[in-house]
Order: sequence, then structure tokens, then C-alpha cells
Amino acid sequence: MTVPAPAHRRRRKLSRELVLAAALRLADDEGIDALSMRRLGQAMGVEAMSLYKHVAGKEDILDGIADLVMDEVPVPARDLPWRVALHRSAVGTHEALLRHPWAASVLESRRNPGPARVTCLDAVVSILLAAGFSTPDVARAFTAVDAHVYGFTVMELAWPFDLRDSPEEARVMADEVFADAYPGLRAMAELALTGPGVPIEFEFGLDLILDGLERLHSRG
Amino acid sequence: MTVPAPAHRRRRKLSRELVLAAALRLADDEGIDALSMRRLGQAMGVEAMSLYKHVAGKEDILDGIADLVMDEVPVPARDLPWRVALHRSAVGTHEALLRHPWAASVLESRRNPGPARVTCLDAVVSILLAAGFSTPDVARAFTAVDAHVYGFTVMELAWPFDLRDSPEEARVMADEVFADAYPGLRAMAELALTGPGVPIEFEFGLDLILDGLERLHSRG
DNA sequence: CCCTAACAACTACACCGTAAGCCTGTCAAG
DNA sequence: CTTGACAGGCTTACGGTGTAGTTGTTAGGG
Repeated sequence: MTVPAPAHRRRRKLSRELVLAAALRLADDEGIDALSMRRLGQAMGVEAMSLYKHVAGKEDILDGIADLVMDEVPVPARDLPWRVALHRSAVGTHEALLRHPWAASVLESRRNPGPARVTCLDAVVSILLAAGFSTPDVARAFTAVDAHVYGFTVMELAWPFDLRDSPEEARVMADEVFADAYPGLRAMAELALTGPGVPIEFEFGLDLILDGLERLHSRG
Repeated sequence: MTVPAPAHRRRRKLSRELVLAAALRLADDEGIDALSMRRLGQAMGVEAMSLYKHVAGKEDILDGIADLVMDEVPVPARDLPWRVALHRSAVGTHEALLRHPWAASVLESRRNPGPARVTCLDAVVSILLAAGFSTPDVARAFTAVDAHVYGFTVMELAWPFDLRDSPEEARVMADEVFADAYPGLRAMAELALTGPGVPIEFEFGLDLILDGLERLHSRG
């Protein structure tokens, strides 16, 4: 063991940004459960405790990468019609959450929305206010849309693997589990198995909500 | 220490039901994070490993208590009008999830819905089918409603403590955080602070969706 | 060339879920 | 009453987690 092993050649290589970027990549590549301090340190060629010089702790890292994800959703331009703005913001958020399947559950556990989220939120709210929605209605509208985005995405991600990928297994499951006890679900299972598949569209529910808001808006 | 301490007088005291009941109570009382095998064993006056005789592991416990929660939501009677059935099922689920604030996040992480959930689901699906909705439309309708229930509840539970409980703090927060950078949010914050408070209603978004489904139904 | 401040590394602690094996209270059969 | 089986609780141990506190090493300025 004569080798002193200067294992750490470059010192000046860590920073909050680098740590968060590495954490994001690790979560994307190996799942959110793989994101531990030791594992992250290892991925950066550094001991776990070294990360604490640049980041307050794991919570801070989660806050950070959650905001990195929200940073991916485009902020709607101020002069868009309110419906278009709301629609785009919803779709953009949905897509960002799909790109990072762990993000929805992480966001759920955060207490405060990060700056990126706040910025986007403010833009949408301003547009709705400018369009003539009352302040309470803005709150309601925004909450309804956000609930759909969040709830739909989580359900979508929890889908038990695409049934059409393994029709045999799915068939067996449908037959066994839903045999006679659950006629309604059986019909749904049949649907999932036959034909080219009917993907449940994110925009179906979204448009339901936006239609309702539109009527509210034209009435009020 | 001459006392042999027959610490375990009654042997016949554990069972799957008892373990799940204790786990549910522990989660309710001290939060889902307090629910560890050791902690649960302690609460039952037993060592952690003893639980494994009655339960497959922690995942099994989580499955179990999640289903206990879903068991609390009343299954809509088969002969109800579809809109009423959907509405009641949604409200019932919402209330059950509010009673057990940890339940939403646990349910999210479960792969398969438990029997209680499946039963309720089947009832709603059957009613929708009987009402004349096409199978794909049932899937869409159901998904839209469920996304709202789940998404809204999670957002509701993440609300950063009721701002009206500590108006001073809230005022400071509103002033500082949203000073000038976020005019839209500032208006929302003002709303949250003034007046008797405008609770965002769960049923607002729900009715938006149900209205849309009603139009779809009468049209198709 | 050396000093010092910055910062990576290490050790340690208290927790977690659970695999494997041990020990004992309980009860039925002889 | 004795005996044996066994259900089921107990103990130990392993490998993981986040992180507080301490110890080294190094890079850059004087």
C-alpha cells in the first residue's frame, strides 16, 4: 500500500448546482429510491458527507430537484387567451411530470412550492385575473385544474404496466380476478384487452374542466 | 432480578386483524412515518419480528391499512342515478382520505387496489354502464373523477397550515415573498387573508366534471 | 515557500426492514 | 400425568438510511 492514492485530484468540482444536477440524473436513471446521500456521493466520486457543504440535507436536495422539474414547464405568455394559457400550463406540467416519474410523489411531500413553480403559478393567476375572473373564482379554477393535472398524472404513472404489452398475463388476470364477482370491472378489463387500446386521455378531463370554467366565465 | 417476568402472559393476542388495526391507529395518531415495525411492535407490547408471523412484511401492512381506509367509503347503491352515485362515491372517498391524512400518499404507492376499493369501483362502473355510457366513456369519466378526488385531496392536505390561524405570520409572508415580483399571487394572498376566508370547495371541481359528463351523456 | 481557510473524508450514532435461528407456552394424544 | 409437536414470540445480525462531529488534506494567497 505504498500508493498514497490521490483519489481526489480535483477539489474544486462540487457546487449546489452540480449536486442537484447529479441528483436529478440519478433519480431519472435509477429511480427516486436510489437517491441516497451515499449513492449520490458515489455517483459524483465523493463521500456522502461532502455533499453537506453544498446542500443543507436530503430535504434540500429534494426541494432542489423538484424545482428543476418545474423549471421545465414553459411559463405561459401574458397575452394568451386565458383558456389557452391554462391549457398549455396544464399540459406542460403533465409532460414534465411524465418525464420524471418520481417527481409527482416528491412534489407532494414538499411544503412550499419552489421558485419555478411560483413563477408559473403567478403567470396563470395573472392571466385569469386579467380575463375578468373574480379572485375566488381564480382560486377555484386554478385548484380544479391543478388537482386534475396532479391526480391524473399520479394515476397514470401507477398504471400497472401497460396491459397490452403482455396480453396473456392480462387475460389471465382479468379472468381470475374479476371472474364473476365484478361484472362492471370485467367489462373494463375486456376493453383494455381488445382493440388497439383506448388510452385514457389527459385532455379529456382537462377539457371538461375548462368547458365548465368557460361557462362560468361567460355567465359571470 | 429474581423475577422471571412472564412478560407475555396472554399468547393468543396477535392476529392479522389486530396488527392492521394497531397499524392504522398508529398511523392516525403519530403519522405514517412513525409506522415502523419496531414502533408498531412496541405499541402492541411485542417485538418487531413477532409481527411477521401474522403479516408478510411492511408492504403487506401498508396494503392492509390502505384497504381499511377504502373500506370506510360507502359503496353506492346500484339503483342510484349515475350522477348521484358518482358524486357520493367521490365525496365519500374524499372524506375518508381526509380522515386519514397519510392515506393518499400510501394509496399512491400501492400497485394493486385492495378488495374494498375494487368493490366500490365495480359498483360505480356498473352504474355508469347501466346508465348508457359506452365502455370507453366509463373509463374516461371514472378516471376524470378519480383524478380530481385524489389530486384535490393531496393539494388540500399539503396546504401550508391554515393561513387564517395565524394572520400575522401570513401577512408578513404575503408581503415579503410576493412583494412586487408576483402581482397575481399577491392578489390571491390578499384573498386568503381578508374576509371570512373562501375555502376552495372540493365540490366545485367535481361538479364541473359531472356537468361535463352530463352533457356528454345526453349528447351521446 | 508557507499559512490558512475551505472542504473532502472519516467515524459514529440512531434508526430502518427483515432473514435465520432459538426458546417456550400451549395443547392434544397416549 | 407425561410427552411431543408446534405455533408464535424473542434474539441476533446484516446491510441499509440520514446526518452530527471530528479529522485530515489541499488549493491559493501572501
